[in-house]
Amino acid sequence: MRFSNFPISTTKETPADAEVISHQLMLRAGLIKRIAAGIYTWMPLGLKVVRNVERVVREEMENAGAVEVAMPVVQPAELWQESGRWEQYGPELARLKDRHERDFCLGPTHEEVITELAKSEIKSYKRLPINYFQIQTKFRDEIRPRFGVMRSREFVMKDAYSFHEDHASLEKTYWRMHEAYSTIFDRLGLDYRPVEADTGSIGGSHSHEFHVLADSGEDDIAFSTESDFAANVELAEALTPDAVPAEPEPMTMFDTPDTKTIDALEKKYGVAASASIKTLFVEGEDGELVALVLRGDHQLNQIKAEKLPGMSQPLKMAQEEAVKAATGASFGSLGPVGLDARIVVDRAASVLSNFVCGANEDDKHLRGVNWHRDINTFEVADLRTVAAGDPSPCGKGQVEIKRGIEVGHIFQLGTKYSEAMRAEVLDQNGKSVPMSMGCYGIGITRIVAAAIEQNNDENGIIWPEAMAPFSVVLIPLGMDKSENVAEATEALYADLKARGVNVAMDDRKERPGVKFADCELIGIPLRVTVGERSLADGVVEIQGRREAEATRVAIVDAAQHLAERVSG
RNA sequence: CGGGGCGUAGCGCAGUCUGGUAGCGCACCACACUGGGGGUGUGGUGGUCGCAGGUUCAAAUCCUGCCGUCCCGACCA
Repeated sequence: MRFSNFPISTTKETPADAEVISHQLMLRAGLIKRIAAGIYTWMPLGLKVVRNVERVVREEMENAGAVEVAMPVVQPAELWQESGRWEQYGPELARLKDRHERDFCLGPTHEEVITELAKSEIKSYKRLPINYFQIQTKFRDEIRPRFGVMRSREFVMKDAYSFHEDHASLEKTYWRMHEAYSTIFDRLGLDYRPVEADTGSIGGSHSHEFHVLADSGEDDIAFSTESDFAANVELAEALTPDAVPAEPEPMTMFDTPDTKTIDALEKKYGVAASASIKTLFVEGEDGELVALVLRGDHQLNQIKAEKLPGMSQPLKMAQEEAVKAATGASFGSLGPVGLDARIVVDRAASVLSNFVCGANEDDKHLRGVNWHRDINTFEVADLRTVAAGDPSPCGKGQVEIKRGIEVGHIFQLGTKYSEAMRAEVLDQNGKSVPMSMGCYGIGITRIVAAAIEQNNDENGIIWPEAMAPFSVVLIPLGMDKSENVAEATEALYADLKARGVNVAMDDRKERPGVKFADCELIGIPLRVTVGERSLADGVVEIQGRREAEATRVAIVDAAQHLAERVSG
């Protein structure tokens, strides 16, 4: 590719609304252009990167035995009504009507369509297992699109759906996908971790997320300091801490005017947050109040709470008026003592003795409170989000928390959709059984942003080789003036192309500084400078994007040298 | 959905308080110089000042409504 014939639309200035580095660099390098909130055009240079990611993903999916299909973006409401998600999904599902006033939606994912396909296509266990995948544009009307293509409304995703006659077969494909994903992210040159995850709104039993580690990530991942354990903090189990029960003190009430928070309690009365508890009220499935009790310094994990039997989904915090009517006290003075409601206590809170809590009387708290003696009926559950320094759920080491960008997610769906949509096959006994399903996603366009978050410096993007729009860029200096330079560059360009190297030549009539700056900003891994000065010695200068100094290589060896570096 | 900010040339911004000829930098075009790290000079192109209504002799500027966009919040008792 010649840059004289390829739009390099870089800018020096960063658009004001780009917050994270990848978004800034993608705009500055001219990879994407915003057309509306969360909706972008991929420019020629950016599209090359997207295609490279797609290529690696496609190859590894095929290696793992998946077959490619292309499903529609616009999907009929009937399918979504059948699965129950037309009502469940909420405003994130972009709905539209056709000219006949029939309901449709823009596919945010494709379980319904694929299940319908498998249902009509597969009648016998003999055709199982099968794993269909597609690489396709999705639309989710995100509440808050941000960070460019990291969380956009329209995005490209690879999604795959496998079908099985039983769970054992699903399990096998699931781990095959786990392996394929690892290969994909290895090939793409990303620093990533597979992480145990919540199954979320899609539902199902077992799940791993693949996260690219980066500070700008939107998820918190809990790691063990001593093992391979990694889990989304949404899911990571908080163990019961060891605690020696103290000699019970008498329970006494004390005045706490204008003390609405644990923080205030700590500052004004010297009560350690870890020696106090807080009581939160949520609505159960029948709308009745449920008290959730946590240690003052701990955080409620909504996902864990939601999974308790009898809870509303999604979890609904109770209104203050309702709480006041039930307890007689306002937020800030609530506690479990004398409460006539279901009480669920977090493990860590349940091993406290002589703790402080609200008295269910405004501006008053109790101290010296003890479980069993002062509160008789309660359940104990894992309710809180793990924090750094907690013992690791795996039993070894401590929890360490890092930020991650979710770029892949694999689920075992089981029979959730096949049952709802009656996607059944005849098994060996001639009996009709719902197929077991797995589902496996990779955010293609998000990977592009995630790769930049991980690979950049003050001069711009540094593409991993597999993603780079070009592997090598030739920079001729004074090409229009010097015939030597022009000839040498053209010859090298032709040689590299003949060797199958993805090479570009910056033959624009720009000053050298502009060319150097541009090729660094757009992140080309290898740069070859061809100028009169070095040509006089029969050499060209080759510099890796991460290298501080160029290497002089004889012009006759340059093509060979470059071809080896690209492939190796 | 709640709170806040912003909307003036492709991009980054000033001008708005205090109404009176729409500006600057980058980018773009032309020419000249320059020619191994975003170079210099001269001359140019480009704007219904987000939209609609109102006040006024006069509105980018004041008033009302709407739209777009960004940030924060929706997790605490």
